[in-house]
Amino acid sequence: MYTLAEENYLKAIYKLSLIAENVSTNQIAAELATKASSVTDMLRKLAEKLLINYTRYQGVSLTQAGEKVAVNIIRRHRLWEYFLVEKLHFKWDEVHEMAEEMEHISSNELIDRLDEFMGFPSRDPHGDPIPDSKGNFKKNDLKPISSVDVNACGIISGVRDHSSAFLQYLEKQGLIIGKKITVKEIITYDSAVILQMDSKDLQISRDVANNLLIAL
Amino acid sequence: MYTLAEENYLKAIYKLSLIAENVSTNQIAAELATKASSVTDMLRKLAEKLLINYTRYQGVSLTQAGEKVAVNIIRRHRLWEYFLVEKLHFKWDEVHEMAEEMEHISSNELIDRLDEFMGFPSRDPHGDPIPDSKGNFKKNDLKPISSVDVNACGIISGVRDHSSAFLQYLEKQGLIIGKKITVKEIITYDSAVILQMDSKDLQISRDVANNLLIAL
DNA sequence: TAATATTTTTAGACTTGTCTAAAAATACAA
DNA sequence: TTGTATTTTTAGACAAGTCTAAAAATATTA
Ligand SMILES: [Mn+2]
Ligand SMILES: [Mn+2]
Ligand SMILES: [Mn+2]
Ligand SMILES: [Mn+2]
Repeated sequence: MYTLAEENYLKAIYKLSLIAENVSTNQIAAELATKASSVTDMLRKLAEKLLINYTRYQGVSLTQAGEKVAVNIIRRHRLWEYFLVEKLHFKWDEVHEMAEEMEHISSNELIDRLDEFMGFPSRDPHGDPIPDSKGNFKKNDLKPISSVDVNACGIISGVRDHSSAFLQYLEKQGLIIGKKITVKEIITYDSAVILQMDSKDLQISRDVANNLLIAL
Repeated sequence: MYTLAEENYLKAIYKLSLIAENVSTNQIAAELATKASSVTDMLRKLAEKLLINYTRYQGVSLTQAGEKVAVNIIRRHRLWEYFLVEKLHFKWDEVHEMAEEMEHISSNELIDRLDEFMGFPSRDPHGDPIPDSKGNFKKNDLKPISSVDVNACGIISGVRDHSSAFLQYLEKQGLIIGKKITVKEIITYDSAVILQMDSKDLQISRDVANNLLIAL
């Protein structure tokens, strides 16, 4: 239906739209590690196909049709990640690149059967919600640890940084999804956070606190 | 590692090599539903990369390197087909097109884990042997029904035509893999074959007998 | 063996998606 | 508000893969 490049652009625009309403050419170029001029070319094509709203120099947003395509790609990505972790026993830091390829397998019947095979999981291995076959899913209501108050208590439920380096660090510290933690102290000097977990104390940096999400 | 187009050409050349040692430009063009001139262009690239032996006007054969790539693609194709039928409960006539896309997912670690997950199956849903992770597999020793003698008895074990139409016809007649049949009579006039199966008689045309394989 | 038919290759063009360099538009700041 | 910095678009080129039309090589047949 859509080319690999088109799908990747739509996904990138969708992701950037979660932060700011309107997405700029340079933001898309950075997200896809390409050049602004290439982005402009593709934006004209996507606008032509009514997948984005685009006026020169004004940035873009997805149309309803474009958003539907993007959400479907995200559904595929997250279901394949779930499959790789739950069925093939890959670690959560190993699956993203494979899913980047698998998300472009076009059959929706396949993805719906995969969903059923796995029991309709609601979140992927990184805590991100998986859209259902109609594209419905709850927006993430998780909060970065850096944004909660001292004495707050919650369950580790997601990450904002999906890099291997970060995920491996978390695993090593035992900071995995499902763990209950309490924020004991926030150091004013460098915004480091001291957590209590399994009745032990653990200090994490501001960067880590920013990228680790909890459900209160 | 290799582009989608390169992989598809190598697979096509491999398939045609099973029939005749040397493969012609026109044969490849027919197999891939493309034009001879396009094939020539690609043959130069593949020869450049040492994946095929090619001299102008003389046809091509795979090098060892090329054969290794081709067998690996076939391994992926057949394992995904097995997955789709055994785990996602697709019918054997529904899986080929999906597998055509999935065979290009590049991770070998993924395919090895998929293989393990399914218990290292030896044949795909159409009876074709699945190469192991080193590329070893038994060449098909199956015979078309049209080539065996009257009173021969065997197990339906594979097909030569993988089209939906043929597979659906077989299913409807109950001619599925694993069934035991006996060749009762071969009609001299049109080479139709009368089979005995489940102690009932069943007539199939020469075309069907040509494309249905049994293990004696 | 010479003429003809078929196959294969070359030449040149097109599409998709990318790039660099330069021009145009917009944003920011004195 | 005018000049400068930044962002975005345009212009032109390139690589991969495909096509049509024509030329070259090979095969067939009289
Ligand atoms: Mn991912
Ligand atoms: Mn994920
Ligand atoms: Mn197949
Ligand atoms: Mn098959």
